[in-house]
This record gives sequence, structure tokens and C-alpha cells, in this order.
Amino acid sequence: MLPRANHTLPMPTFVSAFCQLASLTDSAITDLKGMLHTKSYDKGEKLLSYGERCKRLYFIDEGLTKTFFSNESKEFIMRFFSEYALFTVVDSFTAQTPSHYEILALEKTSVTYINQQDLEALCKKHHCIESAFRKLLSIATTNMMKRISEMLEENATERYNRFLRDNGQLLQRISLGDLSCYLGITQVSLSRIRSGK
Amino acid sequence: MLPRANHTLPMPTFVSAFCQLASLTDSAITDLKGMLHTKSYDKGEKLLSYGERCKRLYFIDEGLTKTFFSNESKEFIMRFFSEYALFTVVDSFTAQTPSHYEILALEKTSVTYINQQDLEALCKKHHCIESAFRKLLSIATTNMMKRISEMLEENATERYNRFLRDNGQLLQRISLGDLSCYLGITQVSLSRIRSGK
DNA sequence: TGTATTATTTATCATTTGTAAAAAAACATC
DNA sequence: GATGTTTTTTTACAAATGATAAATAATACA
Repeated sequence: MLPRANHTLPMPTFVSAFCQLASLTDSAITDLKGMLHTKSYDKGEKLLSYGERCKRLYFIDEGLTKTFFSNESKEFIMRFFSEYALFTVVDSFTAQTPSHYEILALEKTSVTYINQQDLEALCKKHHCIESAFRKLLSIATTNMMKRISEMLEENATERYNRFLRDNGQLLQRISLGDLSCYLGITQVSLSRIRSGK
Repeated sequence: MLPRANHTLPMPTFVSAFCQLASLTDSAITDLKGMLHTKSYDKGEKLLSYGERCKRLYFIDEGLTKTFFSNESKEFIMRFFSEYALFTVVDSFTAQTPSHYEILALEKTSVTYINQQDLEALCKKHHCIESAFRKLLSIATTNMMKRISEMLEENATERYNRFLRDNGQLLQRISLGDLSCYLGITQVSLSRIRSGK
């Protein structure tokens, strides 16, 4: 976990993260709070399995997860999510279709979540909640576009260096095997890059 | 343009595309129609330049565009959009920030569009319009995730074959240079793949 | 038609990345 | 501390892709 600049600052929460997306009415905040659940996962536990419908929008209170998919032989990591991230598997969550992706806890992880049906109902009831959720989706799209741009423009060495720059803190918590799956290269290749040859 | 199965079917329009995302009230449809504009671009004209704020959500009535960015030496194509596609540059449009991406007409292209401010106002006024827009964003995210998955899992040959499968019709309308910029390989490499060596 | 321009292919060589197997290092457990 | 397991690195070789330059094909247009 990142050291917080001022420990008197309140810890980010699902609600505070949502409020940052769009300003919410008091009544919306009350209703939102009423729909939240919490859950803990051990290291290695799955939050979502292949083929399952993703029913939850997650906020990580503590811990680290990866969203990934696999073929016969290899694994491919879409993203890591750590403390204070708000995330889901967008396509499965939105359309309630079987997920092509899985979510796994890389550490003991505590989450706060809301169920898809409850969020959908809140969107209907509170326009501001739908606005916040829309904002979240536009941020998600933006992040994905950045990732595509980087994959197009940069080679493996540049992508590794960018990861160090943008996610240096995570490096200590992620195995190099997982990092290579995220970068889209083999672990051997990543090891080569790190050794600077 | 794809031959339409039954030519008595009405042509897709901005409004019909939007209605497919979420059901709109009559009053929302009326307001939406009142905010639409049309414009034509010659082949080679830019719909959006680097650093400009993307102010419009576009629907293509006819023609073909590419969304791309460049560094000193190379160009990278995010996506092609052809008839009946609804699109914008999400980050620039949503946050009204300078765009890292450009949009260029690859053919004479006619669009229907709505201005960001007008859409934002409509989202405020009509909950159903915001729902439709949210749906559009979740589809955009899903498309981006698919693209990332493919870039991670597939090599250049597989990506080319997938493009043929998914966008075969476009192949006739896109230069192989542009296709290589989309696939993330050089034109020489694409030529090699096509020749099957 | 002829010419200029652009797009595509081919050839050659360098670099990057992948594959497979083994070695080394780090970690966990008894 | 000894042992077994997992992670990471190293090595050697193969395959894919990039860079450059030249050849060919397609297109535009005077």
C-alpha cells in the first residue's frame, strides 16, 4: 500500500471513489451505501472464473488482483488492480454475458462491491449515479486506448520501462512471470530485457 | 457499403443507431433530432487534428475514416470506422482535453454528428439518452479489450487473418500501408505475410 | 499514350523475440 | 540447516519482424 501523504486524510472508499466521478446527491449516496457488500479473498482465490457472469463492480480496499485470460499454453494479463481501484469485467458486467476473463487475487484482498442489478436500479433511480458510472466507463475506455497505443508504438523494452515508471510500486508485489504476461512477452525475454542485453 | 438484405429496410441513421443502444422516449428522440448536424469531408480531409478538442460524436452515413496517431517516423491506427458506425475520440470528447489522436477521411465521407455540449445537455435532460451513451461507452470499452486481447495472444499472421475474417469487406477500401499500421507491423512484414512465406 | 507518383513486393541482412532445456537463486517447510 | 518447490536467469538455437534499398505494379493525370 502506498504511504498516504497525510494520515489524517480519510481512506478512499467505494463511495468516495464514486463521488469523485460525478457529484452525487445525499439521497443517492445513502442508497448507494445501502447496496454495498464487502468480502475478502485469500491469495490465489478467484473473484471471477471463466464463463461466469461478472455480477459485481469491485473496489479494492486492500490487496492486489489480476484480470487475465488463457489459451492452452499461455496466460495473458489485461490489468492489475490494487488499492482503491474501481473495476469490473466491463462486457460481462454490462451485458451479463459469460466472461472471457478471470479475476484472481494475487494477495489477500479485501473488496467492497455492488451487484450489477443493484447498480442498474440505482442508475434508474438516481441520474447522478448513472453519470458517475458513465464517467467510469469513459475512463476505462481511455485506459484501454492508452494500452493499445503503447502496444502499437513501443517495443518490449520500452513497455517494460513504462511499467516501471507508471507502476514502479507494484513491481515488488508482482511476479516477473505475471509481468511478462502483462507485457505480452515470454519470461525469458523479460529476463533478457532486465539484464540489459 | 454492404448490400442491405432487403432494400426496403430503412437506412441506419444516427437516431436509429442511438435507439438501438437504449430505448428512447419520443421527447428524447425529438430533442436529439434537433441537435444533429451533417457534414461532408473529402478524401484526405481531417475530421480532427492533433491537439484539437474533439467536440463531436460522429455517425458515418457514408464513407470511411481512420483514427490514428503518429510519432516522428511512423503512424499507428487505432481503428477504422465505416458506414453506420457511431464514434468519437472518447478521452478528448469526454474530458474536453486536447486529442492525441487524429481522424482522417480515407474516402469522401458524410457524417451526422452531435456536439459534446449538446449531448451533455441532453444527457442531463433525458435519462434515457445518458443510458444510451453509457451503453455506447461500454461497447467501446469491450471493443478495446478485444483488441488488447488479440494483440497479446496473436502474432501478426493471426491478426491479419482475423482482420480478413472480421473486416474482409474493408480490405478493398483500405491501403495495405494503413492495414499494416493497424496491425502494428511494417508494410514489408505485411507483404510477407500475404505472400505466405 | 507517356510520365510522374504512389503503392506493393522482393531481397538482403540485422535485431528482436520465441522455444527448450538447464542452471542458479529465492522461498517454503519440515 | 536440509530438502523440495517455485521463480528467475542463462544459454543456445530457431523463427518472426524490422530496416534499408531496389524492383515491380498500380494509379493519376497532363
